[in-house]
Amino acid sequence: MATKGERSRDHILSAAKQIVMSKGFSGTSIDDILTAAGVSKGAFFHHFKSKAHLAEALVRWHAAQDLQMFRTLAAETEARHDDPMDQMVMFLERFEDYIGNPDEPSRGCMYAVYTYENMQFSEEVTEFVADVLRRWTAIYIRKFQEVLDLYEPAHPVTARELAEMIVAIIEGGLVLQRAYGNTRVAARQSAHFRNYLGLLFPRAEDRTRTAPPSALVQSQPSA
Amino acid sequence: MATKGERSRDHILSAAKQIVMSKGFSGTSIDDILTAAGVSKGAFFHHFKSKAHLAEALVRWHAAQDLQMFRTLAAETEARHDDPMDQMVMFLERFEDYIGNPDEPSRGCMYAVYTYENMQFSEEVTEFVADVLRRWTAIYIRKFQEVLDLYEPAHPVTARELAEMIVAIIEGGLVLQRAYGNTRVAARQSAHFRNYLGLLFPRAEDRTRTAPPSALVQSQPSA
DNA sequence: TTTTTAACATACCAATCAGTCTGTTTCAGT
DNA sequence: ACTGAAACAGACTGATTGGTATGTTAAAAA
Repeated sequence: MATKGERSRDHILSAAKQIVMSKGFSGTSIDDILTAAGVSKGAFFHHFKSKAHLAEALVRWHAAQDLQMFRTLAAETEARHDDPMDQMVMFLERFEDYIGNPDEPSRGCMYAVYTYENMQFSEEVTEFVADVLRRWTAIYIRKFQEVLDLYEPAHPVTARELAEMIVAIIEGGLVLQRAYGNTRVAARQSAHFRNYLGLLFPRAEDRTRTAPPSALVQSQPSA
Repeated sequence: MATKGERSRDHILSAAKQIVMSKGFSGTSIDDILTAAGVSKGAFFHHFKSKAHLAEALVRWHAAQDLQMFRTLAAETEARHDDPMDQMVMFLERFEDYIGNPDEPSRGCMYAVYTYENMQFSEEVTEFVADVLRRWTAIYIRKFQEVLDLYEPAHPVTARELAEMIVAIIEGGLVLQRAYGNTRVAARQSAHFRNYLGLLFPRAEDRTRTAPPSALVQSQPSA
């Protein structure tokens, strides 16, 4: 079990995340976080040397949860299907359930928050955020490459292009979703992207498919 | 000609825009703007009652430029082509030239900045930003509807879906572009979306097309 | 049990913040 | 030339900011 200190640190990070996702990083004062987390200034600065250190810890903490969820989802779809196209479709469906879940409204993407305030952060943090997005894209690239190795696309396309497209669609969908105040733009657009994939890989579409839609996701919003 | 006061106001707005696009709104202090614009505090508060008033004036000012550019581009492509599909393709190509122009590196979308800091702004401003994005989408919707009225899509799709998709792709592309530090993600993804359109409307693709690629854009980045 | 260190708590501080106040200059209308 | 208002300039202020200094408590190691 985690030590008391670790739990307390997580508690602060969790509160910080909520506020940062609603007010941005510069817009969030340390006092805001103290109030929300119900801890003292001493406690905060015991765990984080400065606001800049919090920034780094927060995004790393979030990325760890986020990538783990992502990989769990990927592993699960791979266990369920052999065909890479089936895996991809199921993955996207699951992700849509997750991101469109009205119970835990997705307030957008933390990486986007950091990206649009990147002058506030050290180069290290900025580079880390870019790296997470690259890693995220890389997972898609691998999967799309498997699809391309198996099926002929209806027009020439690279795995990277497709990976970047779905990532961009999700990121953009989250922006719109947040701007409009929580509709389901991101999930809808992901579904539309699946239709595009169907058109792009008609051979893969011809086969029968078994994709039981079910919601089974635990943790944080992402994107 | 604009009065001295108007020019000075524009000067402040222009400086504010640059800084806000690089540090975010909360991360931008009024003193930052004063220094960048080379004006005094008295001057600033003569033109803007408060920082909140600046926020509103800034986004309205930007939206005016932005939508005008957008509509000019639309009018131009409509003058050049009769077919709505040709118009759409040419429009996207021009927009790609514009947004991928390395001379005036596009630092992202101001509406996204506002959206990800929306708790800082009045409901009026938040609603305005949502409205601009809706208006922006609406222009695409009209055009895609014309395409759909003329050509049968290869799979069922609505004008709204397509409009939302290209807007999301651009928004998301700008996030990635900024995260990675100025590659040409947004333009590349827009081009990919054009390929998708080609697949979706094969009839429209069959005809010969004349789309002279040329750069001809004047003003601000957008998106 | 003692000792040491992690985990807090709180008063305080200098810097920065948005915003004000009191002027001065510029300029258009008469 | 005169007047009034718009367009500034700059010193000042109170509140908030990130951060520190000093102390206390809890818990693990000796």
